[in-house]
Amino acid sequence: MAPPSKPEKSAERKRGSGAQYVYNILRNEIIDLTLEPGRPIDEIQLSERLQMSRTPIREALVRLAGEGLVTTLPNRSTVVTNIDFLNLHPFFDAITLMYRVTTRLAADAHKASDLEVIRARQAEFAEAVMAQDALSMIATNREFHAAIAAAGRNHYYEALCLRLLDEGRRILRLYYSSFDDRLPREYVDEHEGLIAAIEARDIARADELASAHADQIVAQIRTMISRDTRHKIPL
Amino acid sequence: MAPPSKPEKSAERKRGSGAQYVYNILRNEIIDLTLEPGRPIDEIQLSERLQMSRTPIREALVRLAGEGLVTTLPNRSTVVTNIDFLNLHPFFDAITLMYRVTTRLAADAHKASDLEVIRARQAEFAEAVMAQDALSMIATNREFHAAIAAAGRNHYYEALCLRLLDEGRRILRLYYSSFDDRLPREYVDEHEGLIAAIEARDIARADELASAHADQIVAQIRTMISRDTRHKIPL
DNA sequence: CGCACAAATCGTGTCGACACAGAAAATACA
DNA sequence: TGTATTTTCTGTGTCGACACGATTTGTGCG
Repeated sequence: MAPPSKPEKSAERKRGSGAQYVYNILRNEIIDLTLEPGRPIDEIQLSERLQMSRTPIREALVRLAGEGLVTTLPNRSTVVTNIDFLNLHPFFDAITLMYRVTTRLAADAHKASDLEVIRARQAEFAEAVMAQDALSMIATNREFHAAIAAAGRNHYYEALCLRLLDEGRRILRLYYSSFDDRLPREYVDEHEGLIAAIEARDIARADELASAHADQIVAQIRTMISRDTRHKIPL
Repeated sequence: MAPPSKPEKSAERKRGSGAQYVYNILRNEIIDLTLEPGRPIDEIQLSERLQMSRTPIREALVRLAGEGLVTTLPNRSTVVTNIDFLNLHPFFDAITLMYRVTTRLAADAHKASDLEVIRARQAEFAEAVMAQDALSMIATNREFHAAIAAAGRNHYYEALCLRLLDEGRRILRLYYSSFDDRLPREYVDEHEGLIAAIEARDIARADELASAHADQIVAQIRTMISRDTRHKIPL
C-alpha cells in the first residue's frame, strides 16, 4: 500500500515523459495486482502521490483504458478492470492461438539476433524458477514469449500476444501468491523445446510444442481456479 | 478539404461527449483518407475547427495513437500513420487468420439474433454493390465482418479484427478511388456462403469459405498494388 | 419510522494560459 | 555564395481553475 518510491518533489524528469512515467507505474501496479481489480482510481489522489498535474495522469488512464487495463465509468470514476473469471474461455482460446502463431512465425522468420534475445529471456526465466521466485517467474515468462512474438515480426500478433500475456500475468499473480508456490521445472524444459524448434526452423514442431505449452498453462490455471472455487464455497 | 459540418458555436453537446465526438470525427476522416497518411494534425487548428479546447482533442489523439491510426512524434507533432506498403504481408497474414477464426467462432457460438444482424449488414453490403458505390461497399463490408466477429463472442479476436478491418478500409479506399471502380458481385455471393455455413454451424466449411474469401481479397489488393507500382515507375 | 425531496459534496470533463523543445528564419562569418 | 550560429516562431506538454454530473448527506412531510 505504501508508495513504491517517493518521486522527487518536482522536476528532475524530462519534458514529455510525464504521461509515460505515470503509465508505466500504473501499468505495473495493475499487473502486479498492487492495484486490485475493481479498485477506483482517483485522479486527484494520484496527482498528489506522483507530484504532477492531472493532465498527464488522465493521458495515462486513457491509454490504459485503450488496452483494457482500466475501465472508465463516464462522469464517475475509472476503475481497475476486473478479471472476469466467467469469461476465461475466450482468453484461453486466444492465448493458445497466439502462442501457436507467434512461435510458428518465429520459427519461420527469426534472425540470429532474435535467438540471442530469446535465450537471454529463457536464462532469466530459468533463474527465477531455480530461485523459486513465483513473481519473477511470471514476469520473465512474459518476456520470454514476448521475445518470441517479436521474432515473428508481425505487429498485429505481437500486440495481441502482449496484451494476453499481461492479462495472464494478472491471473497467475492472483493464484500463485495465494496458493501453492511450487514452480514446475517442466516449464523450463518446454521453453527449451520451443527454442530448439525455432532454431531448427521446424514450423510444425514449433506449432505443436507451443500448443502443448499453452494447453499445459491453461490446464494449470484451470486447476487453480477450481481449487479456488472450492475454497470460496466451503461446505 | 471543407469541414464536413460546422459544429455549433458552442454547447449543444452533452458533457463527457467531447472527446468521443472528436475521436469519431478524426477516426472517420483518417479511415476515409480525408486526412491523408503522413499529414500532421495540428491540435490548435483542430480545436478551432471543432470549437473546443485542446484537452478533449488530445484525449482523442491519444486513443487513436493507441489504435495505431496516428503516430505521435514527441514534442513535435502527431501525424496520420502512414500505410506501410512494404510490410503488407503481416497484414494479409493477420486478416486471413482473423477472418477464419471469427467465422469459425461465429459458426460455433452464434445466436439467432446475431444472424439477424449479420443478414442486415449483408443486405446493406449487397445494396452498395448494386449501386456500384465503392465507398459504401468498403464501409458495409467492414460492418459485415464486424458483425460476424461480434457473433463469435471473443473480445480479443474481435478487437484485432476490427483494427485490421479499419486498416483494410484505408488501403481499399486508396485503390478503389484511384483505379477501377468495378465492384465484383462475387463478394456478395461469398458473403452469402459464409452466412449459410455459420447458420448451419458447419465450422469446417465456415473456415474454408472465410479462408478463400480472405485469399481473394488479398489477391485483389495485391493486383491493385502491382498495378500501382507499375504506374509509379513509368518506363 | 420511512420516504420523497433538497442541499452539499465529491470527482470528473473542459477550459485558458504558460513553459519548454524542436524547427525555421535570420544573421554573422569565411 | 555557402556554412555555422543565433534568434524567432510554431506547437506540444503541463498546469491550475472552474463547471457540471452523480452520489451522498441532510431535511421535511406523511
